Amino acid sequence: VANRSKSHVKQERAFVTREAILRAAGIAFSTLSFSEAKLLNIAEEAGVTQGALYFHFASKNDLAVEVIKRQHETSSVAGYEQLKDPRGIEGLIISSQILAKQITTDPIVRAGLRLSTESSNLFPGYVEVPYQDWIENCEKFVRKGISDGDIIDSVDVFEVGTFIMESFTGTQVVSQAMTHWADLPQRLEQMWKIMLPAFVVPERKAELLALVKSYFQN
Amino acid sequence: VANRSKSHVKQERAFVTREAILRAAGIAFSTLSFSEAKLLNIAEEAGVTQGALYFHFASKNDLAVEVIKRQHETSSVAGYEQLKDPRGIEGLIISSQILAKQITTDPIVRAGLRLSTESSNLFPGYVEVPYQDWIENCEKFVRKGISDGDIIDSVDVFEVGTFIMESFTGTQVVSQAMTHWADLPQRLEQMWKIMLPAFVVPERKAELLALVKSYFQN
Amino acid sequence: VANRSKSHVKQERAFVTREAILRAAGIAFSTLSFSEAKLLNIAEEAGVTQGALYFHFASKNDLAVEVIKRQHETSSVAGYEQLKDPRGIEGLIISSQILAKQITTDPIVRAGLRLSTESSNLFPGYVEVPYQDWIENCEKFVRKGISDGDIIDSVDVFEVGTFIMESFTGTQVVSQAMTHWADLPQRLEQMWKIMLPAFVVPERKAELLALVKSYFQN
Amino acid sequence: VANRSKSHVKQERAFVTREAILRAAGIAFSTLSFSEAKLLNIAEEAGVTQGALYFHFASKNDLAVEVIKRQHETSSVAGYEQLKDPRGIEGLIISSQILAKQITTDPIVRAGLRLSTESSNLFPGYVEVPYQDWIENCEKFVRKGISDGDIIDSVDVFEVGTFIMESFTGTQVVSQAMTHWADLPQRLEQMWKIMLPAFVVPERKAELLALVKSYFQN
DNA sequence: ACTAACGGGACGCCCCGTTAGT
DNA sequence: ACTAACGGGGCGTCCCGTTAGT
Repeated sequence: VANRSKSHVKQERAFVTREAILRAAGIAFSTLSFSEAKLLNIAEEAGVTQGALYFHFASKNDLAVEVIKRQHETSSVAGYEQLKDPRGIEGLIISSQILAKQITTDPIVRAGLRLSTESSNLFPGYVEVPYQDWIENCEKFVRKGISDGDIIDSVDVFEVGTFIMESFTGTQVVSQAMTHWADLPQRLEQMWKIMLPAFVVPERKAELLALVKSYFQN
Repeated sequence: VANRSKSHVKQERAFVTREAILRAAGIAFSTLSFSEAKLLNIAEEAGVTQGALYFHFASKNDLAVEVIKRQHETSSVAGYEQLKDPRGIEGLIISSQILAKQITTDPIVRAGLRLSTESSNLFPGYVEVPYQDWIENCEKFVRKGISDGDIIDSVDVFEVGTFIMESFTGTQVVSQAMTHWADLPQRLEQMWKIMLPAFVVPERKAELLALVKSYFQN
Repeated sequence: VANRSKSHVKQERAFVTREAILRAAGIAFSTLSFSEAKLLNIAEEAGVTQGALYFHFASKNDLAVEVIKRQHETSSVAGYEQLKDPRGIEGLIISSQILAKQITTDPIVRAGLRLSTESSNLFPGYVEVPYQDWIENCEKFVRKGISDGDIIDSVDVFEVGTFIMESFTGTQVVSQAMTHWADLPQRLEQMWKIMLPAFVVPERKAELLALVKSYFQN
Repeated sequence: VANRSKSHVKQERAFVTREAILRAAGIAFSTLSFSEAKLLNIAEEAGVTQGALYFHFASKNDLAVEVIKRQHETSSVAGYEQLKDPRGIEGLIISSQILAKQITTDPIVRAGLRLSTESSNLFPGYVEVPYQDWIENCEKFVRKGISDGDIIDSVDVFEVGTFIMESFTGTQVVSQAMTHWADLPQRLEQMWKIMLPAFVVPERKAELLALVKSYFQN
């Protein structure tokens, strides 16, 4: 739910159009590259004029930045929410599943991802942050996993966290390229299946694999 | 006869210009997205006029396709060459190192990668192919690795091959985002370090890790 | 009754805002050309919203016209006031000094001048009027100067009046171009110094030159 | 005649269109203010497309600067040519007449004048130069006039030169405002008639006035 | 054969003046 | 009096033929 606390008077309509524009921008920027996406199309998709668009967003760049921010908000929740869970590994797996869900269902998330990876030069500073965040989150999960006795305690927390994040990223990129994210859940399931043995203690392997299976086959 | 020799001279010069344009396009398309890259700049970078550019390439699109093809050629060699090597795992590791080298040093490779991932809609069919190729190559390497006794023989060859390719992709993407590929070798080294235990037989682990180290720290 | 007092309050506030807008418009139109000046900036400078601006002025054009009128009011006073003075030449000199003061200190005067000269097509009829007015005023002053015995009685009253007005105009334009009106008083002093001998009776020359000096070196 | 020495190959056509655009720009910028003038109209008037216009001039600003330069070239010739004349005052009068002719007949001259006066902020440095140039020219003429015995030798050369330039400017501005330069020759004739007695030696007055008459009534 | 100069349309983004709704 | 939205272009400029030189 977006924050509308800053609303003053009759911002109801404004809020609606703003959301519509953001939604349309999400569709556009997730399908096309930044320069390929045209403001006119976004406005049309949102059912507003370019003038209205300009009222809400000062420029195309500004609009894209807003999309990135929104995506970051949305995705961050997935991780932070799961970090409250007492179990480490399980939280990590669930996070990846939630993220996958967001990517496959929410155009804004896809748009934010795409914008911040491929147009990094236009939005300096917005690229590294999400990756950094996720590496840190993964680290925390791994640390919890170790104290849970799920993860081998001799591993380098940072290295494993980074690796998990990179593998997730790669899986998502490849899934996008090959099936436009249609098979992302299956790919993630396989990813965990291969990856878990790399750092999970042998005794917990079977149980965790079953867990992965159940999560990605809902 | 005189005509032919003259034409040869001309063809020589034409070849040079063509290569210069391709090189300039590589720089442009690796730095900018397809629509952000401007033909004028490419022409200037190549030291030719736009007219010359259009003499060699029918359109901007055509130029990009040519870059993609060139990249595919370049990168394919890495894999096919290594497949002749009798050792499976080692070929895989070397391939990843060669690819990394190409990515960090050859703009055309970067350009081809970028074009085929982010402007897939403009070059339909060019996206899936490279991934597919690499998955197949990985499978072959894994199969060799199993018969070498390096890889656990119970693994699913396809799944492991896919996973390796995805992790490599993810590592490359993250490296690009965070350091513009500057730390790709280190990241790959760590990738292998974490990943190998997932499917390598325990007895070969130590040796292979040493091998990885030596390859990425030249 | 209660209604009226409340309305008075509102009218007071309305008057203040209106003046603020007019002042801001003066600054804008004196610095920029009509089309270069933006309503949004004027509104911001005045500390009101564009909506408020449109409450007071029907259009940008209307606002400009109002500025021109205000300037005309302001400047006219200078001449008419001095015409009450019994001495002709002296009134003329003082008028020129007052006008100079207005130009250098009052943005609205500058704005009105600029608007009515350079955007004459947008405000038809507003260009000639001020010049015409001033020519007539000058004529009256010259006529008084003749009957005072200050001005050679053989001169053509209209021609001399016109010439004075033109020279003043030119001096002002050049001063604007070269120092943004900073040296207008000095330039006017020199103007009178050179110009007076052209139509003043020789006996009065010295006295009038002293007078000019005192007026422009306050 | 414009300089086409920098032409390389087949610039004949280019030269023609360039001149056409400059001419059209002259018409536009002399009639409208810089921002009121639209590139599309200029292109249409010149019989070319906006694309062609962009080929010759990088921007609207650039086009305007080119107009100003051209005007400066044109007008400068008037003064420098006359400075070769042995007679001072006469050269001055003729110069003013030539300038008047240029203003009334050549749109580019009018455009340059208008642009450099009213949009000075957009073309910094281009405003003061012409005035400065003309003041210097006037000074030279006055100095020659003194040695010719035409001008009273006690006058301040700089002050008189400045005054002449300012009066000319004012006359031109007023003529523009009131009749769109239609009566500029008559106004200049009257200007000289009133102004000459201010600094010309009495014995030469009659002759010079006759000369003025003949020059402005051709 | 190959190159360079030149010109042509076509939008895209920006943003501006202005009007409804409250 | 203010927030929100509307149309309507303007400028920039891009990608691309076409014509003329070498």
